Amino acid sequence: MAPIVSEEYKRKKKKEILAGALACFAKKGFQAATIDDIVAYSGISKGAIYNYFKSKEEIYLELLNEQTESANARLEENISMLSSAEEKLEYLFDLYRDMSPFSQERKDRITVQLEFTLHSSRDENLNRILNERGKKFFLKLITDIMEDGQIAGEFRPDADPNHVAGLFWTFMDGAMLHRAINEEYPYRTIIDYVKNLVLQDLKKE
Amino acid sequence: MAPIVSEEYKRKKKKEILAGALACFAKKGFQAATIDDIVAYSGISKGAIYNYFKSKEEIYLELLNEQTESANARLEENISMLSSAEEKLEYLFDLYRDMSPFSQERKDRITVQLEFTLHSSRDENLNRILNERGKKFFLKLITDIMEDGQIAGEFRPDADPNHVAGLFWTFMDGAMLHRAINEEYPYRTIIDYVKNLVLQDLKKE
Amino acid sequence: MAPIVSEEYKRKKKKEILAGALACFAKKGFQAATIDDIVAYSGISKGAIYNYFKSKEEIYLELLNEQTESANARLEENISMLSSAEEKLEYLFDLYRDMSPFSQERKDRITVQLEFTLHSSRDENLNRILNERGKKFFLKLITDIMEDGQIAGEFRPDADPNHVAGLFWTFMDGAMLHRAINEEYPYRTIIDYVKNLVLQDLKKE
Amino acid sequence: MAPIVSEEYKRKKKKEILAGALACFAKKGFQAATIDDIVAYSGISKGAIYNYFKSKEEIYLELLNEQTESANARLEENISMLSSAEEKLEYLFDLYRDMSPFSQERKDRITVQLEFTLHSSRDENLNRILNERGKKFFLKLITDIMEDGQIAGEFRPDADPNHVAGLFWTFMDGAMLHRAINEEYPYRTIIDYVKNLVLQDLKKE
DNA sequence: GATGAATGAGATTTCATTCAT
DNA sequence: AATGAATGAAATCTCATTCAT
Repeated sequence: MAPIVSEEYKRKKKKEILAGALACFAKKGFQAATIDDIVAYSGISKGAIYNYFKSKEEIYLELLNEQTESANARLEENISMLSSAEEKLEYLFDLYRDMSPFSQERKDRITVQLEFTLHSSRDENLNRILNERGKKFFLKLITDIMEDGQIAGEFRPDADPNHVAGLFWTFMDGAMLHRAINEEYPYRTIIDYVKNLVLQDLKKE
Repeated sequence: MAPIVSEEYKRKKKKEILAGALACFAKKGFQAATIDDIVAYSGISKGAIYNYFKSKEEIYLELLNEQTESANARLEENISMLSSAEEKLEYLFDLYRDMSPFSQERKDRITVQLEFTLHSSRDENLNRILNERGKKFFLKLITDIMEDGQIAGEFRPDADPNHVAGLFWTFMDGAMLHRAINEEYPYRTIIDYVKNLVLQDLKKE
Repeated sequence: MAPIVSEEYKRKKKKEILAGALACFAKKGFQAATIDDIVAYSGISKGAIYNYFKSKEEIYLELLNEQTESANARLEENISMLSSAEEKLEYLFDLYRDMSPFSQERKDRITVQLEFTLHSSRDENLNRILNERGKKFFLKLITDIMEDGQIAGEFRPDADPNHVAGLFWTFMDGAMLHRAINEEYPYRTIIDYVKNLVLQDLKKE
Repeated sequence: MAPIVSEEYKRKKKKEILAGALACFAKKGFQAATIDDIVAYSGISKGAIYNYFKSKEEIYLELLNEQTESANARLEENISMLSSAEEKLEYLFDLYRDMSPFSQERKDRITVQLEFTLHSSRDENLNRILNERGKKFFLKLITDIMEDGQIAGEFRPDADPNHVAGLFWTFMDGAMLHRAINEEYPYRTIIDYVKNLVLQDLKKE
């Protein structure tokens, strides 16, 4: 007999639960948000939620996964059509710059994302996975651009790609943090400032 | 009933409780840490804790206060003896750079501090207080240096002190975040890199 | 809606469900076994199970029925071909004795059977039914033999058939209980011991 | 500082909880009785119960312990003052015989005790412990008497003490089971019947 | 008739806070 | 003031039963 509901349906349902959970985590924080909150928010019954996820922890892990993956996919796609390394780097700065003005939803997402990251730092295993993924996806995104730029002679050859990559994400995480907690933080201007500092440095001979 | 113990005694007791609480929050996170954990860590009884603090929330707020204040006092004191703006700015960069290698305790403190900040972003009132304090203490620390440096002709006059200050703290928070979650993050090198970028930019004519 | 499947089919399906349920009850106990366990064991879907049984309780009652009936049918059939009362009584002792060594499945059945009996003692109605059935089937089995034996002069006439019957089942239930919970219990030897005591007593003049 | 409450107080409280739990288990069965039942029955709050016991399972284990221990203590004490082996054995039979007529409370206790025993058979570890304890306390009680009786020439020397002991408990458990589930079971008469069979057998030359 | 996803009452357990000693 | 036992609201999770497909 055919399965009662399609895989498609199940995927959609999972998405709905995750969306509701994310909204709740955003509004209250991961620990403070309760399953009942998620029920109220998503309109999906408690039992149903537990049909799709073994525990609240699992929901959190799945969200963690989902966020990194979708962020990464978005970034890689957008970059692939540009040709010069400088354009690519500039594009990344501009991409993050142009997120502002932040919608409440984006602010919430960022807050949750940062909370997730900090929370994960207490679980050795999780921490390792996140760091590996960070290295593989986010750092690599920049180091690849750097290496291309150095081969093409766009960037000075003695710049360490890893340090530039580290600087980029250090700075972006800091900027998003400040923007999330402070309405008046001059997010766009500061990103442009850093972009100029970095690009000028890389193009020095 | 007239107080039987001295103010001094009370202050000491509060300190002990706060120290235990910080350790718990660091190890487990604010929400996950229980009053019983604090009892276990501080060696002070549950009832006594409630004699000194109205609630777990209040302990958390007091810790928040304590941290910013002590950090700020430390910074201002250390800076006051330096004379040139460049030295002061460099000193600040070096101060944060030389925090590394992080002790477990410092890592814990930073994690908690960041969690506090994020958590606070959900409470409008708290958020306002934190931002004002940030402006008054941390941003001002840098803008004062910037203005001195510009008056003294050390820094180019068209640099916006607010932006430099914003950049500094954005970057430091980002760096501490990354260092807290990633053992292999090249914290010192990246701070030096940024220090050079910023100082060279400010000293440009 | 007119029934679409044969009675035969239905009976078979019910049997399958009951077999799965018995296995689950045996492994986990009646309360602890879930409908999902029965689904897993029987391979029959949850919905289908509820097509055949109104509730988990009903499954349990049906199993109870089934067990007593089949046990009784087996006993009566086997006994009917023997002629002397002594042979019959001896046959019953031997029948139970030769159940050992117990297969895991038989041990499970016995455990469940005993649990059922105890559980039933809390439901007045159920308790009455079980006791009546016990009297009608199990006690009667022995009292009939006793009476035949007394009429035939095999057994001493002043033995009370009811007491002998009571002793027999008291003892058998105790022996099965001990055997079910204790691998090392000398089941066969003890049954033989009791058989001899009882038969010698009955054959005394 | 002195402890807030005495050890005596704590012990008393634990006893109260256990008494309430036993009553609930007796009334509804171990699995079916809820913590809320125990709260309602004992008048002790849910939180307090969890201050004394880690889990419902632990309450059950403690009860199990308590029952065997107290039963054993009672038996040994009562027997120690008798001198001949025959008297002792007879005393044990009479002790169990004279439990009847059973109070509702005793019936409940017995039902729970048997349920516990059956339930424990599913946990290998627990099962081992119970069997060892059974061997050490209950079987030994009888085998010791038997050996004394054989040395003193009261009992025939070729009777196997282990088998007599097994028979005794097999029979007593069976009798209590039947008595617990059947009001009309001729408990006293059957025990006397068995007592006579056994004693006569043992005294045969 | 069969399926298994959905439901939600109810179970166990936790924990911030209170309060008698 | 200090203690830690008591409280009970609230959290997480389970599972018998229903019902749309």
